[in-house]
Amino acid sequence: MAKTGDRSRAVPGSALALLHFALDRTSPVPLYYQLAQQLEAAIEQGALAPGDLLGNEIDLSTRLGLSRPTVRQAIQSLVDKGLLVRRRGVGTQVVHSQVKRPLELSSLYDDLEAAGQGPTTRVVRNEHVPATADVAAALGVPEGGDVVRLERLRATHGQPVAFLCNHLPATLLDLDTERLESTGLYRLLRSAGITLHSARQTIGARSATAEEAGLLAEKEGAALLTMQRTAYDDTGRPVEYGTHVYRASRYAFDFQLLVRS
Amino acid sequence: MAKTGDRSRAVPGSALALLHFALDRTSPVPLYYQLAQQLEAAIEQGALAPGDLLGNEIDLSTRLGLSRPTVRQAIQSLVDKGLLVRRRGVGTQVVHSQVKRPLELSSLYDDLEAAGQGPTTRVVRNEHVPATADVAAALGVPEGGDVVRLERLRATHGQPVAFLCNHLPATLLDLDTERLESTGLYRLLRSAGITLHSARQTIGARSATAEEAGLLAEKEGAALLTMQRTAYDDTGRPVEYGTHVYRASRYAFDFQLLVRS
DNA sequence: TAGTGGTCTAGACCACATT
DNA sequence: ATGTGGTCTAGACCACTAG
Repeated sequence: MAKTGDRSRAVPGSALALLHFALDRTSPVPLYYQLAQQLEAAIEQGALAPGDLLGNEIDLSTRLGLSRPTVRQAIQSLVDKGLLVRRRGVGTQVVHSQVKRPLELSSLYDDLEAAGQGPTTRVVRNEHVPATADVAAALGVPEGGDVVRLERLRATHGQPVAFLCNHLPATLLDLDTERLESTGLYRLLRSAGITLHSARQTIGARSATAEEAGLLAEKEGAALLTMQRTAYDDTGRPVEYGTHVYRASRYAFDFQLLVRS
Repeated sequence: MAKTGDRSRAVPGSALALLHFALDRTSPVPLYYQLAQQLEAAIEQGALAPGDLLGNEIDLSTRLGLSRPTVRQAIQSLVDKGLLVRRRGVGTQVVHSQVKRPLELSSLYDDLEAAGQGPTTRVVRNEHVPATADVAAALGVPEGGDVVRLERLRATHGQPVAFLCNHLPATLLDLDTERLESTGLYRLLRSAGITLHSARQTIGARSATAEEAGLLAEKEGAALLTMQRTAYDDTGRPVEYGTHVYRASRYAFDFQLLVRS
């Protein structure tokens, strides 16, 4: 209503008015991306509070010297991330939440890497083997074809956490055992120019066999978390098939889901 | 090279040329969405095979009588779904994969609903209780505040599968026990106008207690899958906090991840 | 009735990959 | 050198929400 109103309630559209955005047209970074990053920073730092309205897109674009589609692209990318909400006839506002960014969708990267101090990895096996039926099906290679079999034991704080068994197409890359012990498999793939794009996962549980119990310092019959994963690169080709076993007493999967309408 | 070349290899850009797309400008359905749906159908039905090129966006737009941004919007939505891949200087092609659409990102909807025949649900408890500390923290209500506590036992084929304990803000909606037994909680929320938007999940495992074993027809100490979830609506407000226990012998989580660059 | 986001157009120039 | 997608502009009209 009144332009100079009660300050105890935010004046709609004013939250952004005070902020300054620095756009560099000479930068190779796209303008919409620069704007999106600065908006995201403003939200994370609290300059834009949950529920704040952004003000309409037309004003915003003229104020920033951008076209409306460019501003929309920036806003849309944050909507996709779950940081903003658009409502027709109402406006765009900062999402009303505690969980700003609890966890990336990750879980494709070795989750242990982020969970506390540096994990250690011991490579138990790293050799070429003929593909068994399940491996062949997952990797899309003929049964009996040449694949790399990798077995690793991962630990943090001197305690074993997981036993990881992975299979990869033999032609994909050379897996150096030494580097595998100092970094994650996915980091290695990435540095070899392989960009992961999607993965199909199955998470379950079962009781530890005697052998697993020995490897993981658990008692036989203890509850274990299991995960099977097939990962694909950006062309949709399978690049990795993993069968992992985690100590349930020391590990859990933790992630955020976004519903796509 | 030659325009009329070897037919054993697909002529780039020709895959789409033979397809017909029916766009209805009088429909309230957006044009980019109509196009996206028909492209997706063509991919799923195999009219567009993995690796096929779509042909450049300019030609496509003129052929369809659409502007390039509109065509791009359609293509982009399929890229986001993981069905198409764009490569600058190369073109857009159908993703090279077996996994067309193995599973939705779902898992927000009651997963059991899709897994085989109709599951049955028995509501064990459905009452208002004061919020405990963990519930209060998850739902963003004061400790001791009024919340609804829901306990359900779910079964398929006459066998128990999971014990579900959920907490919801008391003011959110009325939970009719009868309807809860005939449908899922999330369907109920949706029909009450609450649109879920995101969720934070933790999946782990542990051994069954005596009580859990009794409920789920397992032996004490059997491996169980556990899941904790806080779900948020499209404004970011928490609407549900669940603590679920699944029989590992009869259930596993199965989903697909998309890496967002 | 006014204001918002949702959709759409018809151009333009650039960066990159292939030939 | 050519062709591709990536980005950007400056408008337009529509559908929905609010007061």
